[in-house]
Amino acid sequence: MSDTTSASILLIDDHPLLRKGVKQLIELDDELIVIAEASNAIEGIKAAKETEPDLILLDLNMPNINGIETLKMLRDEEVASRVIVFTVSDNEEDVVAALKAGADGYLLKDMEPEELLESLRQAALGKVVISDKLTTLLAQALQSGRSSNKSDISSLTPREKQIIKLIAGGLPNKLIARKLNITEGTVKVHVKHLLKKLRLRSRVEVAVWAVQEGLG
Amino acid sequence: MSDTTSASILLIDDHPLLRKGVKQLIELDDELIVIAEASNAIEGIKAAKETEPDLILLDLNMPNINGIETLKMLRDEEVASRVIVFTVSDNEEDVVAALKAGADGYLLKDMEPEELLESLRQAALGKVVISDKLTTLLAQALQSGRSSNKSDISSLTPREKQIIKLIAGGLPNKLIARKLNITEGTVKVHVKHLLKKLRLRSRVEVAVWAVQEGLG
DNA sequence: ACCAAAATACCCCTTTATGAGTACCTCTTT
DNA sequence: AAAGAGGTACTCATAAAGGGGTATTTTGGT
Repeated sequence: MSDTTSASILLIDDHPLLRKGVKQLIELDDELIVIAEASNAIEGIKAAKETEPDLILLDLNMPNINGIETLKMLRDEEVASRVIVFTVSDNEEDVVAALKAGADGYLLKDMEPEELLESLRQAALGKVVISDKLTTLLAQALQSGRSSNKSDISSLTPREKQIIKLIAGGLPNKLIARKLNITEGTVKVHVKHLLKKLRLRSRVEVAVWAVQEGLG
Repeated sequence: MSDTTSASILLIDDHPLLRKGVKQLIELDDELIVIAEASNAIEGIKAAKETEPDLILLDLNMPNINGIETLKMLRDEEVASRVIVFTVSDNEEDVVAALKAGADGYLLKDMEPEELLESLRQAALGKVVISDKLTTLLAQALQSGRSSNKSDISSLTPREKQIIKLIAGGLPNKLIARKLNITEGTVKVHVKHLLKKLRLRSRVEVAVWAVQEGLG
């Protein structure tokens, strides 16, 4: 079984030796493969756009453009890859900033190799992975501060909220269009916009989110 | 606005005069169009498979094969159209039998024309439409008897339940495949089966149902 | 009158999802 | 041994969804 292709990974880190080590580690795992490397933000973004990896392992401490900025630039460039921040910093501000900027994971470089591989496998499956060491820290940050990383319904237009409820009702775009008396193409535009605003990846995620949020 | 195509309707009724009247009524409405007619079950099923209408208006009292049987045959033939039973019978058994057999609506022939059109428009949008007269009757039937019309999780295999939870987690088939270490094709097979068993029309409906059911 | 946001509609294209069919393998039950 | 259920893996096909872009119209506020 399993001829599913393995998850492709792009490494962005300014330390060649560390890249080499991580690459060797990763390639011990059949489910993971390093398809590109970069030593700075510019190269990294270029490589990300060219190779469209499943995952991007991103260092925070890089010269010129740091990891958070790189992350934002990747998002601006509409790179669809999941971005896992991989750094030595267990500083709360860094963690929170990375997650607020849309990181899909935050792993520390002092992890056990086997744990790192497991985390990457989980990340490739869509899970947000955070080093165990950071969970307590994160919980506190969320308690004290505003959550704010949650998808925010307030940024949505009335039409978008309306369409979310219909998606949560299970309706396909065609029926939403009929119901609202607009074309399917227009519905798609609204869906596209709301997916981006909510940082969600599909209408299924929208539906689940809406139901859990008590809409619909 | 609204160049969305109108909802197509197939009429199945053994009374030519009634078909004629209904057709004339329906064609007063821009959003609805009669694309085929049939005077018995066999013709009706044939027409349904050929024209794949959005809605099928189905009479219950027909010679040889009655409406309920016709409905079951339509389901067996994998006709995707929404089937609205349209009859004079306000008998509780008929209503319950029709809905248990998978009818998407149950309308009485003595409805006001304008109400009928409105009901058909709603049905085309995916709503289950029931004549107002029947709601009380239905409520009683549901209280006394078993609900049973609800999608039943007990008919699912363990693998299917597992996949439902993953769908409710927002995962696309590809990630589900990786997580379960099977091919995407196999995931699709499971999804296909579970959609049929649960009488749902898309993975979005599955996700919503699962979340509301407390799964995932 | 002007501006900006929202809504509409369309183009292009790629990726996902769904539906139907066949096939093979492994268990369990009869 | 035969039959059935469940799981896996294909094929081929169509439908739906998603992401990029441009452009027009509507609407509310200054």
